[in-house]
Amino acid sequence: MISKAQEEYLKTMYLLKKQNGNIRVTDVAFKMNCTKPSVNKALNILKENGLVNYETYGTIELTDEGENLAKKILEAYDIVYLFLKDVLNLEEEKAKLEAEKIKTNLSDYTINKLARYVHNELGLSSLDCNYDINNEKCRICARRVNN
Amino acid sequence: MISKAQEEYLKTMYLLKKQNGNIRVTDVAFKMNCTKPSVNKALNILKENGLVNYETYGTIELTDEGENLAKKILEAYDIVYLFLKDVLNLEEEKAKLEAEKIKTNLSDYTINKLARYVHNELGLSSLDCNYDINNEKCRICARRVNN
DNA sequence: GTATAATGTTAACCGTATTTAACATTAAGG
DNA sequence: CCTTAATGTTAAATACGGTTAACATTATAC
Repeated sequence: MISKAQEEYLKTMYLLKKQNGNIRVTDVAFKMNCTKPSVNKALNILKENGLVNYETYGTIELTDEGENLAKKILEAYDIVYLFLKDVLNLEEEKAKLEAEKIKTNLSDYTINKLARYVHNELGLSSLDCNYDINNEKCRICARRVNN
Repeated sequence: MISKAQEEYLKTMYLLKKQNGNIRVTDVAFKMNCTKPSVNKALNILKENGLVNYETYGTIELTDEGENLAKKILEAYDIVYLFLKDVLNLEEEKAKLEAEKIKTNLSDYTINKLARYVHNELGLSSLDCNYDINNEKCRICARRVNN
């Protein structure tokens, strides 16, 4: 099990890959507002845990396991974000900030409960919504559809 | 600003004072499942931050500032707990555990929003409920009543 | 009142997550 | 190509939260 700090690095790498097509130490550091050596250390820890493939000075890729974990982390983020924004009616930026703070803390069980609650509250009979979060579909729903 | 870890110590001390009438290193350590030296360190940090009064081998008391902060931390806990237990219908023990994880993360603004939402959902027209949480009234309401 | 048990403190250490400074490698432009 | 700029890596240092082991103080019991 990796720490929450490392999960953050993993999540950021996943998003960068999707956004830019590649993962660079400099970009991760910029996004996470930290230094390159911090990213480098994270990289080694994530590699040791089989979550990324990478060799020194080489390209960085998430393994399947790493990608799945990143998705799970992001799902938790999505559902908390939706709750804050559309149930509590927090302003978008505030909702993003607050969701950031909570995400990796809640158990899967609770996130699931919250997902169901939010989707219900928003009048979506199943978990099959079309919510747009940071230009992506709600990952909870995306998962549902894929399963 | 003290860290979340230190806020936990403060919160525990506040509760012990209320419960036992005094605050002892051993009791804090027991409640927080840590060692006495950890409590001792926290004590010094809290003292430096003006949140507790204490001299070596002396009695421990929260300052007014410390007490106010402890109350604020507990209010956040209460409201998240109520939400998890009675809105999401999490089992009591699970709700406690999960509330523990979130509490110090959310901003005052969000906690307030959540408080209003929860009280509304539970059919309480104002924030004047009689919720019983760990043998105490909901601290959000208690505050309201006192104001 | 003194021996002993309980409690509290200190010092030295560990692990994690950071940083800065220096260095190595790779990429890009002329 | 080869120089230089950008990028990536390493090593050493700092900060924080915690531990164990040893010690000091206080409280309790006889």
